[in-house]
Amino acid sequence: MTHTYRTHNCGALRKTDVGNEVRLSGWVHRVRDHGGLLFIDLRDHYGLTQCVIEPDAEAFALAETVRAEWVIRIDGRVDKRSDETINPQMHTGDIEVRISALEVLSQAAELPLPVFGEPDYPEDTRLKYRFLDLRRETLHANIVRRSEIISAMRKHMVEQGFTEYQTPILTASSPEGARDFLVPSRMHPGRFYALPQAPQQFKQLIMMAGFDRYFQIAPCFRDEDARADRSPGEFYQLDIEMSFVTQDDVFNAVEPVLRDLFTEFGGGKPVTQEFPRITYAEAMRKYGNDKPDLRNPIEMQDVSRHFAGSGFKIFAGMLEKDKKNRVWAIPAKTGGSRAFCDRMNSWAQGEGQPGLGYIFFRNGGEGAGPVAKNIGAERTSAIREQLELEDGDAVFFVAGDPKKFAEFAGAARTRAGEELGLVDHERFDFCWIVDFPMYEWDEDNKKIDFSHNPFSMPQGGMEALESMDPLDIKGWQYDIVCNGVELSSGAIRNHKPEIMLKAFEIAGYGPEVVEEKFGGMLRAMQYGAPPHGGIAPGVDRIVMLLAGEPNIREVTMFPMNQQAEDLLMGAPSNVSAAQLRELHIRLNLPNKT
RNA sequence: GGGGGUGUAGCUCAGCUGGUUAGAGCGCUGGCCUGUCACGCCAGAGGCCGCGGGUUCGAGUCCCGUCACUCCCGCCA
Repeated sequence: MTHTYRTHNCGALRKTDVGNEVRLSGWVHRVRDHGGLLFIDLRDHYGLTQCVIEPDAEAFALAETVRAEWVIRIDGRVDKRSDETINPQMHTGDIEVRISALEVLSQAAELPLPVFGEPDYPEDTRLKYRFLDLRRETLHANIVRRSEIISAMRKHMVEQGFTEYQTPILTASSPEGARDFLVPSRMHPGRFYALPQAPQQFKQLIMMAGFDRYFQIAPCFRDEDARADRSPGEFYQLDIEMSFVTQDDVFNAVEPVLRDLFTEFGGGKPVTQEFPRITYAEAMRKYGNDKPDLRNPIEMQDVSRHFAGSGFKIFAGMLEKDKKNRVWAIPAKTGGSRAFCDRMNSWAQGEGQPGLGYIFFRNGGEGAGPVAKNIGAERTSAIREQLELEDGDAVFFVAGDPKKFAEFAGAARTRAGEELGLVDHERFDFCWIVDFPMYEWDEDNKKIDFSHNPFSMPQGGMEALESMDPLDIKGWQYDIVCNGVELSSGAIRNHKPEIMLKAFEIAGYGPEVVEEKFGGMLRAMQYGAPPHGGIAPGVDRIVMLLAGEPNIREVTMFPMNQQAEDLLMGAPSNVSAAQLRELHIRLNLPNKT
């Protein structure tokens, strides 16, 4: 007895099936009507099969009526294609199915979004008709790949002795960090749950509860504005926590997982075998960025000494005025043309900078450009020597307080590398960024605040907190960066209540605040907390990198738009007065003019 | 919250210094076509030029405002 819908899927048939009677069901991908001969490419999740029918066939009249994306079932015989008509680009290209019977299972209205050929369509149309968008080959494959990657993550984690535990979705609002999504409590009028920004406290409590080596593909919710690489609202982390570990133990557990994942799913692109460890300070100095793209070979250098007391009065004056001020050089191999340097300069001005000083080296090795003229041949060649530049290269200069210009210098480095084609896009370059500062100066509130995670262990422990300038204290905090994308953040946690209280005190939070906001965790620390630490690689960003997509919505099945709306489901939506009443909520909407 | 970009047919886009009836390709509909696989050929339908106001004899085009989408900044412990 033949199955109601299919004996094979649309990607299954091969030469070896020739002669067999088969039944296929799927979507009409494409119709090619030659009048006397009609081709239907039938598509399902598994593939595409060419089906053919001629006018003398009983089902021909019906076959002529089918349109793109109708769902049909066909019966037919598998025929070998003649040599000239074999299509080597299709898995099923050696055969075709000669239709003997056809049933329309479901019709499709005229498409607001064509599936075949996947032409570019506006994103709001794609989101509103996501079910059609998801039929398209690229997105469909991305989503399948995402699933495979997550499967592999689980497999690697379990193999390394980790166990997956679930943590609550409805939890308490936490005072630090991002804006929470709130869920009103029906049973407790005026009180709210919050969706977790990450299972941070839970995973630490799991360690304190005596479990070890936890992981979870954890949903995280933050009510912050979207970016290309950041969904509004929700995203997933491969959340990891381990007990009795040092930073090295965490690195040794996580590094192979990512390396193997990228090797397996990275399409053959080379993957960093041993992730270099770069301190935060070094990353800022060399790359002007705490998530450097190491595929870009440019490394910045301090060249202040060549400008001190030089004829280039602007820089010389800055160096004189404040000894914090420095001059950094951005060497640009192959950038030695006036056209390129001018382009960089006007880009810098477009960024709101006064400009970008440069020297470029033409044939004969003489440095050209206004800076070279001002500092003279000797200093110019000293700079050239320090940076190991050759004829045809250029160098750009940024001066002032590095704290203020580092970010711009980093952007200039990125731009020069991209414009000159120095960045090798066919690689996955990983690194660890370590030794993040524990605190930073909050200019808005004129106070010291946590720069990263308030639960991190400060390097040097209690002694450091008591004796050092807070801004000099480093935390056991680390990031994993790949190709300029921050993939993970983690830390060795603080497991001692007295250090926690002191750390918060430095950031201006008294013990009563800690008790109120983190009472559960503080209590857990007082009853035997193991030293522990962990990390949380961003699943969406990993998939994005592996799929080679610049946008997180291309690896998300049902994403929201930038305004945090789900155009398919219509979220967020209005709710009934009765629902609000039950939740003891009265709306107080902003006036819209 | 702020800044940039975009907005003309279902889609991608053209439309000059303001000047008759706003175009092309794809898609759609109909017709023809027996070997296509981005099938081909012919014909046709399809437009509040995002919306509102202003300047002008005259606005797709210039000005102001507004809305939508997107990218970025802020934000994201």
